[in-house]
Amino acid sequence: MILDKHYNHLESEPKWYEIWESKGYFKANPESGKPGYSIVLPPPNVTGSLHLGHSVMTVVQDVLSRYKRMKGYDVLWLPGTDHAGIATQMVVERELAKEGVSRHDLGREKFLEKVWEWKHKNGSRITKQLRCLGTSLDWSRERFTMDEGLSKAVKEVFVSLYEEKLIYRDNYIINWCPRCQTAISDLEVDYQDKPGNLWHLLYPVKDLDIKLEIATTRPETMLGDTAVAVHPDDPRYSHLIGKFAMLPLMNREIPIIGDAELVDMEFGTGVVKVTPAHDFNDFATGKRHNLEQINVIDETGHINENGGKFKGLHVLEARKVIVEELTSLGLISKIEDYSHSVGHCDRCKTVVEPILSKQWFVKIEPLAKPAIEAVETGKIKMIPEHHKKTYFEWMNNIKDWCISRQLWWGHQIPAWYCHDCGEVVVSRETPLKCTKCGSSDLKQDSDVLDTWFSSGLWPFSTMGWPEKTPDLMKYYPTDVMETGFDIIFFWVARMIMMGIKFMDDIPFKTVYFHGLVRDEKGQKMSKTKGNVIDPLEITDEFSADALRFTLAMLPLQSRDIKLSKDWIAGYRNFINKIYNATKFALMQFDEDKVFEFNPSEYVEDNFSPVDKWILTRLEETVEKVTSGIEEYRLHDSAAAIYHFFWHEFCDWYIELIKPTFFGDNEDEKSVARRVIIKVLDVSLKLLHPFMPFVTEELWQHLPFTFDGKDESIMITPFPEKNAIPSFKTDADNFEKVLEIIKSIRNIRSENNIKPSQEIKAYFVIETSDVESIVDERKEYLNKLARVSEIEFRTNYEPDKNTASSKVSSGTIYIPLHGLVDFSEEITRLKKELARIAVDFEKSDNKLKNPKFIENAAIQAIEKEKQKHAEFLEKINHIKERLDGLN
RNA sequence: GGGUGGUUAGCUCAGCUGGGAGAGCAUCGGCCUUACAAGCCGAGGGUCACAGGUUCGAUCCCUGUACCACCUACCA
Repeated sequence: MILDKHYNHLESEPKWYEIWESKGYFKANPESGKPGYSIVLPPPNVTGSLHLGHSVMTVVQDVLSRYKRMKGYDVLWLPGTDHAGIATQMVVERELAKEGVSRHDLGREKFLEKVWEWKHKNGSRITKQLRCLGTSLDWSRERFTMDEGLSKAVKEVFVSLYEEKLIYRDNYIINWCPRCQTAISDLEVDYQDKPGNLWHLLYPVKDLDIKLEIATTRPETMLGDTAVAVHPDDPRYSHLIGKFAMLPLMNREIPIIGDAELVDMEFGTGVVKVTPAHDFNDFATGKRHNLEQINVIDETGHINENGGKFKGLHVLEARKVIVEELTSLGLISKIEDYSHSVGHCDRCKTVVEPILSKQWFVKIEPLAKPAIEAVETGKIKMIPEHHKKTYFEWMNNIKDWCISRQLWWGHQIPAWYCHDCGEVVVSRETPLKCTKCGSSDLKQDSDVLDTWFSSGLWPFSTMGWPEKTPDLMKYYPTDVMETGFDIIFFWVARMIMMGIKFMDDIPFKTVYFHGLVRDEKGQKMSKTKGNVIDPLEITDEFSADALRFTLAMLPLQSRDIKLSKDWIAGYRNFINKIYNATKFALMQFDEDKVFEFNPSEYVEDNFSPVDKWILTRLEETVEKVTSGIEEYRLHDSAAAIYHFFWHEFCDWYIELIKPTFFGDNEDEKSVARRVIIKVLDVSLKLLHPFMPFVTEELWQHLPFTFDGKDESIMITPFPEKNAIPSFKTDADNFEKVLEIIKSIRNIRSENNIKPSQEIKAYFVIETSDVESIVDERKEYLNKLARVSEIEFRTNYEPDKNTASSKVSSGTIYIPLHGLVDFSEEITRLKKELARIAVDFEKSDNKLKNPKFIENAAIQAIEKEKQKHAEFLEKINHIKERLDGLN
């Protein structure tokens, strides 16, 4: 029964995880009859391994899950991983590149085999990490976005959206990554300011002897120009609208158009070249004016056959050559330095090329509308609430969603093209014949779907949709979606849209956003920076419980979470504290005897004042922890139990109860045993959602509990506050005694009274009832402040060797005669004085030094002056004390 | 350019609906007191970014300014 000297988390944590899992505690049971509570884990990328950012979400969700389970809910917390199209494909390609193999060498099928291999290898690493953290995930329901079931859901969604004409295929200008060889969505483009030039080109106007000066950052795109635009209200140019310009080098006539949307009169020269095939604004302008779209850049970033003699040049080479030719023709009037932002591929950092391409799109507006409403009406709550604004901002200006990706890894688009008649067949099953001409020469679209297309279905595709499974009926909508705010558009918005569309109901009732985890310097953790901390390192060194508690204690709702090992070490110490407090309690039980809980001994009349105080505080703590979790203020909950356990239970209760345990009154001891176990029992349960392992380990050692001994703490009921007796008045009175003890300790320390020295105190009270309150509890004063005697007075005349201290209920006086060895104290004070005098002199010299005053920063001088004053004050204080002693 | 959040102790941050300025870590002083030195006792430390306003009273509400961070747009 007595615990080992130290808590061994390396032994305890894996042991308990295995027991919990094998007993099936993590499993949801839709037939249990209990109310359901569900969370789906945001699926980490299979490629990656978990980092501390994942740990944050994991811990929050596990706290909620464990809490709700103890509160009597049938909890489903569903795990899974995401196939993460581009990211995974790139990782595997990189691996292959080490062997000198490209995916094209292997071919699609072989390459996909390689990716699956990779997935099997890495997926297990993630689940191992999750287990080490103690997550109570229902592994029997683990999913992967490319599972058969989920793939079926993806096809179903694609086909029905297509049938409703909410998915269409169109020629569109898209962001193209020449390296990844794929279209990427607006969200995947990373814009960075880069130094460049603004070239001023001259386009001759047809039939007139003038040239239009046009400023551009991308002269090479002129090959695809199909118009020149000016502002219709611009007096300089408006008369030219309707005329034509001659495109140099290509010798093409292009119209001069007036467009108020595209052209800003103030910028550049007020004349804009229009390249509908290679610029987003120009594309839109082209649509407005029915301009020709000439694609001059191919998929590898080189000029194509439409670029005439420049064909085959990379865009940057083309730029150089074109600028040279134009210069020699005298068609460049000016070259300015100009910094502008350039789009880069989010994944590989290659410069993105806007090009025309046939892509699949989701017509998003009809889906967005109800999704906006759901948040507006409060059907879906967002915490912190300000993220709603970001959400609305985006949703109200949403653009159609380009969902096709030119990758191999992902859900291949369920569309087939008929070789004979060109018909597009979109189907749930692989079609054998063309629905139009009956030809069997069909070829499936080689593109795959954007990863987020399948993740958007996650809350219901994982539960078996489109079948109406028992899981789906019971656990959808889920209760809370807990994720990072950085994927509010990528993921959260799309889940809401897809959920409402296909389930006819919101996917979750609450979205709880946590911040981003950064290192101690505030830098985002990334592999390239090398500041990524593997959670396993932490759990190994400090225990999963310490990491979990640290993360729970951090203000998760703030935008950034800065984390360092010192923090974690601090909470490791807390675990040690819990362990030792429990050890102390267990030492009060005779190892050979079996203790049965006898309710008759645990009754109000038997409680000592300190019992009543701690039970009252315990009850308040239950309330704080509960409301904190319910309101998603986990750090308040964690802080409440931390403060209670360490600074009330350990610092005061255990110290105050020691005389009882070490004394010989068996009745008192017996009650104290009940109380201390009660406090531990409840505290461990309150702590369990945060620190599952150590609480289980210790709880198993308790000699008895108050609602029967279950086989695991994780399936016991969470403490209810009304199950703990509360004595508010007694507790408040007791606080007065604690206050007196603190102030006497203060006096003792200030005056250097030896810890073992007993003292006498005089207490001038302000109201008469205080006397009995303190008098009844004076044994505690003796125990914790070494007060041998306390005398109550209505007034007291202190002399200069009497220390005093004001408390809320009166004033305490302690005569120091004979208590302090004055000569020793004088020596000590003199030593201290000498030390400070040195500091003072240094500071004084500094301030007297004219060079310092002249050259130092104002702040430094002010700081020095402040220090100077402080030293002086201290010196005076010590001198006063010395005067008093002499 | 548009938007959001932030600015409180040396550091990292709490402070919910206006009235006490707080925690952890760090620092300093004293303790090996039989659960714990990963500990115990005690102490110091802040014009709550700045300027106005509302109020009996503002860290908190309003207006403006500065700086920081992030999101979004993409300006030829």
